[in-house]
Amino acid sequence: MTTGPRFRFAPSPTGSFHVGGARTALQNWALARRLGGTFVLRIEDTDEARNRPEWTQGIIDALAWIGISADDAHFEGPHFQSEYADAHLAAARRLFDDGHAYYCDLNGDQIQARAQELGLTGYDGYSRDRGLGPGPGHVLRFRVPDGTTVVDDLVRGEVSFDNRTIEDFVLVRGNGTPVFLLANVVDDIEMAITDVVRAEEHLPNTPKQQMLWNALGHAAPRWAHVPVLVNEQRKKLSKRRDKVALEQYRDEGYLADAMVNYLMTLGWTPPGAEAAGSEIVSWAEIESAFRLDDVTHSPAFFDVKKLAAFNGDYIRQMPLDEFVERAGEELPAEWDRERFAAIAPYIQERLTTLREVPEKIDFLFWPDDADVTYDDDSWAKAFGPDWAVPLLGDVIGAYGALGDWSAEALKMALEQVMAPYEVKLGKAQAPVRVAVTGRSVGPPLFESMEVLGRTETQRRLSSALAAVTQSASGDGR
RNA sequence: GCCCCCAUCGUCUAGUGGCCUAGGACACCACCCUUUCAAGGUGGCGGCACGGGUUCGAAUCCCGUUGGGGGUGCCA
Repeated sequence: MTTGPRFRFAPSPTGSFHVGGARTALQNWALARRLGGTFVLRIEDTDEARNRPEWTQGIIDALAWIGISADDAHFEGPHFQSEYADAHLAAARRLFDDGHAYYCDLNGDQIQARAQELGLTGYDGYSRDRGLGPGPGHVLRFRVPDGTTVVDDLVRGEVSFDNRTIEDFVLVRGNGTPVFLLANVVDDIEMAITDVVRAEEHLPNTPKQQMLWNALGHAAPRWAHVPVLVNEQRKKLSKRRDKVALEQYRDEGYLADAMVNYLMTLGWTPPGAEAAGSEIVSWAEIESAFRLDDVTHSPAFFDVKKLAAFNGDYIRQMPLDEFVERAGEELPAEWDRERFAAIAPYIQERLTTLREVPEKIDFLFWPDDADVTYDDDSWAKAFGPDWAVPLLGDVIGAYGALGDWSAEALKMALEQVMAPYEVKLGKAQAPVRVAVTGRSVGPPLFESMEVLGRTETQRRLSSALAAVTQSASGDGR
């Protein structure tokens, strides 16, 4: 039995896990760990989700990916609401018995008509003293007390609400089922939650929840409302128009560590980051330093470019063998792993995501004797200069005479060959590169040729020479 | 409509009344390095929304304006 604070993270399953949710989960997780508390995962039990267990599993998997494991968490789902359904109704009954709630038989149209007549915007408390009991079509409403409700928020300070601006809200529907607000509060009470850290969008509903906690005889938990994540239009990130699924970033080759690090820098800066000149920090540092007091108050734009920069950084930091293993997962099954391992060190520092690996080195895995597909622009640029063709011929000759087929030897041979043409290595390697890889950019050339092997390299060099000679002789392209 | 929140470079932020000639990161630009592309190094561009106060002194405190966002349901 832990005595520390109990944080809860309560996502609703929707088929994908929102990056904003991931950030909130991480903040709760960091706090729970540092304070020796408990991280309670409570997945909402909606009808839709009940028919799609994979949605719930998706949340668990996504959390596991960013280092929050159900084993360490207090896991309460799925079908959570049904588990506590009796408690919801019992609480409603208690509220009614204690006079904190009353029944009302007005329907939506009637409420609207009254509001219009009285010049109000919502429900006017018509049934407060009519002494109605439960019955078909009767909703249970909370009797909002006079006065002011002050929400003491750990990131925003005291926020006060005039209770006159809060109408007597519904607790139980006309069909006898409790609404989410009530269920949520009762669940929190049942699970002895002490700290609620969630997105700012919930702040306006907090006074209602706080009044419910109090009416049910409990002190409200500590509240903390962290800023929302927004898109470039400064609107809350939405599943419909923005790329928000954590799983998608995972599938695109982003690393969990980079994602976690980046997410935590939204609304918060690790202490020491400025002095270090870097915002790249380990989870251990984050966990020991994260404070709600230090969280920003304004919304943050989720910038994929910065995420990508973090990701590239993390990829470069990886030990080589780990990189080979993880990048290897992105490769087609038939690609030779040993060959990949040989070239891996040269592409590790040229990536922003793991997903980009295959396209950078595909030329090493084309079947032998396959025609090379040349990129038109690269070809034109490489063979534009008049020295290009003769140089390529010389290279083929020199490489044919080469004893040691190593990157070092290949480089030296080219340097010798290019000397009479008075061009620099940067220029001279271009036609060779295009001939061998089909493109003008790629991993280091000589290392690539070493890995490719003598036979295939020479074959590509020769067929490129044949192609360029043919086109120069007037056959067109 | 009503209520609530927010406001520092393009973006994320540091800043809690003098240390600010406003610092860092990402992006961008230039140069260096260089085997293309990256990476790395150096430098540069660029910001306290506006108007009033308070104070010897304001990015920092107060008020207002403007702008943005969120909430407001017998949805969750």
